[in-house]
Amino acid sequence: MISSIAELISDRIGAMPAGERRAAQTLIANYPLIGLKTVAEFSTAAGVSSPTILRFVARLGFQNYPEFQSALQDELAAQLQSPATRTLNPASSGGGAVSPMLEATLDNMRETFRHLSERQLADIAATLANRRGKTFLIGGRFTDPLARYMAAHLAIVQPDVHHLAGQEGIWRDRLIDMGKRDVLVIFDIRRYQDSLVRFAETAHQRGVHIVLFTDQWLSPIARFARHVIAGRTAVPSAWDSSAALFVVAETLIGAVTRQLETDGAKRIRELESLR
Amino acid sequence: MISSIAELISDRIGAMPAGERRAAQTLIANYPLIGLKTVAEFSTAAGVSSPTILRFVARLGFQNYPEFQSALQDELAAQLQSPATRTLNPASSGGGAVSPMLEATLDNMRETFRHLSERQLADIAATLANRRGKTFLIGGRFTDPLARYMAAHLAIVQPDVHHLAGQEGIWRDRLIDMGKRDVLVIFDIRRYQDSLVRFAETAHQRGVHIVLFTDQWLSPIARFARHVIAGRTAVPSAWDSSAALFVVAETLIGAVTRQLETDGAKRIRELESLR
DNA sequence: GGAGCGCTGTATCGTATGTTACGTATTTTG
DNA sequence: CAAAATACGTAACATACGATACAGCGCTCC
Repeated sequence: MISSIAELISDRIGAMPAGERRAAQTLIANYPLIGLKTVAEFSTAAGVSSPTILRFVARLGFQNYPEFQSALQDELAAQLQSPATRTLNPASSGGGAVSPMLEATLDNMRETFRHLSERQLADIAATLANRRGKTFLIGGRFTDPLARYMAAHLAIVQPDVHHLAGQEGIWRDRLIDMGKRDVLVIFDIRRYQDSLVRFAETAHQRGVHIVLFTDQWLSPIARFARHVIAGRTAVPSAWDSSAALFVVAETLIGAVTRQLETDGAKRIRELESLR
Repeated sequence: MISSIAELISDRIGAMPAGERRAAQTLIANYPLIGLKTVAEFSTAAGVSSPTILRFVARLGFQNYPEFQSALQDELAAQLQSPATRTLNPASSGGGAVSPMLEATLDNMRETFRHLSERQLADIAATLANRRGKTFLIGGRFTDPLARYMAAHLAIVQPDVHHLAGQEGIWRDRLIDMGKRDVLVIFDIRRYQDSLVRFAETAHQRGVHIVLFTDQWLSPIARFARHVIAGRTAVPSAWDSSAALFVVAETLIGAVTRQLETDGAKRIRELESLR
């Protein structure tokens, strides 16, 4: 059963020509407000012509544009009157595999943050924002993208941020650059990688400050780490989810940026002017 | 300070003549939808004449009726886009900068999936699971790690998955390998990168099936994309959040894996034995 | 390679909508 | 109580909006 226009659209979007699909996509992206504006505004927002918009609403089964707008307004009215339905059933029909996946991910995040005090996060952020040493980031097979993501942001607000990539031999050699004032951020979830464990151990012996992102079962690297972030990873899927760790990483990125605000802002402006 | 039109009205309703007051009351009662309808509808609903409605909006300080409607729409847009402000619960320990960040992220995910039907996701998963062609993934400055993350997983359950890395020239040359049966997954959020747009355009001209991960303002690449995933990115931070897109990516990875279950499982076993 | 079909944009048209002028009703004030 | 001012609605007007006809273009299928 189709209750909302959004569902109606996603139901038929597959059978639409390119232009009308663009209209559908921009409507979904700015749902439903763009549909309450005039045809001209809608069309320019979608990058198509007005007739395409009209053909689009005609394909949805509406006689004319005003009728379509009335439907949107009625829907909005219902939504505004009962805010409960907003947070309720995000994926409507339920049955499929989407909703449980999303629900599990949201739960993971809440759980992850529940076990993570603000104090901890602030400490880690302060460590990362410490400008006296260098920052290195590295990840495992599936988590290396998280290390890259964090490195890409941190490198903008402060100097001396390095992502360790490539073959094991390459980053092992970088150990020579690491000392007591440096920070090493490691991402490692099951199945834990021996190469990373060995790497962490040597770094630890050199006095490097290790920040570990891992799962709730804790990578063996936790023994060497000064800070451990244990994220929930279980989802109804063949794979583990790194989403919770991703959000923690983003939170830390934000916190570090805020701490370095003055210096960071200057750097950002400088970088902007370099482009 | 007056932030909403509703406040503005209740502020001046005392100084209004009877007819305009009726207009004000019916607008408050059906706020704000009646104000988005035509003057005629508004007037009959309020039991007054059209000019009274116009005088009413003029008294509120608007030059004309459309301007008044635009203001209402902007207000609505702000309300819809940040459900956080609606459900604001002071109970959440407040203070630190962690909680709002998490809350915003969770909202972003719910909103993102609310605009994403199972049908769409299933379509995209089917596209990605289609074994007849190759799969290419690429991302922008901050989103490339997402492309890597997805590529790392997809490459395990099926052959011919390539992440496009390095300098622009390098992946431009890979265009020669792309054809009608191939899929190109692009991650592009603000600020959109010209190089990616150009790349997408040429790929589109070659008939490549493009799947776009972008933010709610839609990268210009949306024009060339067969499938568009618009994720919410706004968080109380100096940076945009890619977390919602990350979760969508994980969901798709799971869905593709499920579709390729039989073949995929065989591949996974083979890969395990290779380690 | 050619013919047919479907999609899309340009230009034009009719109309519904917001706007304004004006006359009447109602209230207010001296 | 009278006179003026304010408020309100009717009706005519102009604009801008949605609708439509048509031509160009690309794509698919013989």
